[in-house]
Amino acid sequence: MNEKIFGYDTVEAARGLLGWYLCRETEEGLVSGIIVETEAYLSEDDPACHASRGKTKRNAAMFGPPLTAYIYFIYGNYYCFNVVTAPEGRGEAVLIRAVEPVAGLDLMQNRRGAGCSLKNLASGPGKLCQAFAIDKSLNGHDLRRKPLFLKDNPDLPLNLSIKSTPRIGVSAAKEKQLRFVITGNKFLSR
DNA sequence: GTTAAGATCTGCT
DNA sequence: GCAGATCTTAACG
Repeated sequence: MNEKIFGYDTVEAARGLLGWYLCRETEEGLVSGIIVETEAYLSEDDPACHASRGKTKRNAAMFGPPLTAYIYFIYGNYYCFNVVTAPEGRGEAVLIRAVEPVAGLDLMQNRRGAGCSLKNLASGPGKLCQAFAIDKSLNGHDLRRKPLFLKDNPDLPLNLSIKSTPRIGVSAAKEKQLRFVITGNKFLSR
């Protein structure tokens, strides 16, 4: 696996993660998808980042080494899944907002509810975590290992078109262009 | 101990 | 298109 994009700059890693596979193994089987939408949360000059007011019990995983999972619970119902990509101790992360389903479609459909359309399976942070059965027990997990891991995509086109936009759902630092999407992909959250 | 706000989704109008 | 559900976390008294 090409880990060169990690451990340096969070924005570069957020762009670099587009097109990668996210894989999840459970007793029920394997599900996987291609990452099509990410957001960067920085430690400096970024009030929207959970780590902007220092280290707490909740965001401790954000300060871990690269390829650590940071998972938190929000709005009483949903989890959000982040990848730590900065050097240990910085407190930055990349939020995975949407994936394009690849394997284990029936399993995702079961978890998300029968009759759920393909493009509605994982097109949003909360939906993604439901489809991949991601919860707090995976907080701090090493994403190089099972049962939840990342994999680069050797078939990724070199001319992949990436667009940056303002982040979604944040009230602070609205002007920052820290959301990255694969242009024209059908499985974006919007 | 209490309170206010949040990196969302779904269902109804 | 919009408001409500629902609960964990952190800040404050």
